Amino acid sequence: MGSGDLSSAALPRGFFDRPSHEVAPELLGRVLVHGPVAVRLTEVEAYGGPGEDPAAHTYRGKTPRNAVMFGPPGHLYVYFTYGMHFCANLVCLPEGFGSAVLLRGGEVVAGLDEARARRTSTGTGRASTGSTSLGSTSTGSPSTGNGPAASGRAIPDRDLARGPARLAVALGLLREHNGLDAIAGASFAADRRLTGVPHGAAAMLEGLPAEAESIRSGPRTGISTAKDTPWRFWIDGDPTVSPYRAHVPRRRNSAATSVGGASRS
DNA sequence: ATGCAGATAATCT
DNA sequence: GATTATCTGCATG
Repeated sequence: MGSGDLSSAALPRGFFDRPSHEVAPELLGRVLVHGPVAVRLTEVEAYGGPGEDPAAHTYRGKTPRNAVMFGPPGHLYVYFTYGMHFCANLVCLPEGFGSAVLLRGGEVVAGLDEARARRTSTGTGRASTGSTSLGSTSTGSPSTGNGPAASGRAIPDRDLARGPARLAVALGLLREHNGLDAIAGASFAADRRLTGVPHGAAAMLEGLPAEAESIRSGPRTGISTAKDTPWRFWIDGDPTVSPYRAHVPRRRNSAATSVGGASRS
């Protein structure tokens, strides 16, 4: 562990024992390892505690889902949303305080093939939208030969972990990893670099922190409240940062409206 | 390049 | 029963 280009030192637990909006910008450029895959973080969002942040899962107190956020810092909070996606956070502040940093985007720096396979296969993240049965018969694929044609088009490397749900898929983080300690696993990586982290363990490495000049901040993505709190942080110009999207209220299914008759156009 | 609609289930009121 | 810290495919310019 002496002189490596890639810094493999582990972040100490105390790094996360601070308010999430202080931790978030300092996470940029750092590396999260889970099994064979490692991601260099380029975009994150901070979420505060009960009563102080209407957009946070902990705003209304502790529940079975967000219990991990009230636990000790440095652990992963993984939650399921939109019926099909997982998102990963890193818990901040000591036990009893519920806050975390959502990991929104990053660059895959190790385990590229594994990450691509996870994004391509229909495991949890990607759902092939039907149309599989028909079509393939006859004529076959035009540009065949030896390309990766089988599953349609290839995913660009920059998109492997761009977006919170994509990042979780690339790292192989699922419901069962909720509560996983990202500090304990770091001892493996400190000795063996990116390849030494056992499958099922996680490691948060120092990496090469982003320079302060390249860090930008702005409102968080996809939330309906606290739109003016600039707790989204990203590395300016990095291609793996997801595009900002304002919250768009989903139009309810007209069939569910029931009585009342007030039909809004 | 940008925009919309659909999918799908846990969580909370 | 409504909402959600989202992604993808297909549509248009």
